[in-house]
Amino acid sequence: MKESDNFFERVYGVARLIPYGRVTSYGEIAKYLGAARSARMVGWAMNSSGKHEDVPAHRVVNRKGLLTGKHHFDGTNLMQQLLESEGVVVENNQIQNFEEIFWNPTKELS
DNA sequence: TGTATGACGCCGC
DNA sequence: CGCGGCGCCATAC
Repeated sequence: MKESDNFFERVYGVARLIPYGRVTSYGEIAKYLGAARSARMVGWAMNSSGKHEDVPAHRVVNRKGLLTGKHHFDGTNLMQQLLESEGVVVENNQIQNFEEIFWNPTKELS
């Protein structure tokens, strides 16, 4: 529709590259896209991920490992359910062993 | 065209 | 060490 969609699509592309049972942060994705200061835009792109079913937005959290976007999903703990379903330990909306399951696109994709 | 918002991140206190 | 406020980029109204 527009070139602007390319920005969103780019975010979806990286999000889709997130391995199973792994998570990443908006900032890392933004940084990978070259827009480290646009970490918020990454989250916004995720907001539109509703039309992109192949985008595992539930694997994307903030740099603290908190499921900040969980409130944006179905309005319930769907996001946490999906993460736990993948083997990710989540407690109190916070991912346990976050650094352990953290997936760095810039490093992994180099 | 301008203002306000936003699923974040970093600096400061 | 913990909590708060400001800043940045892009989209939507």
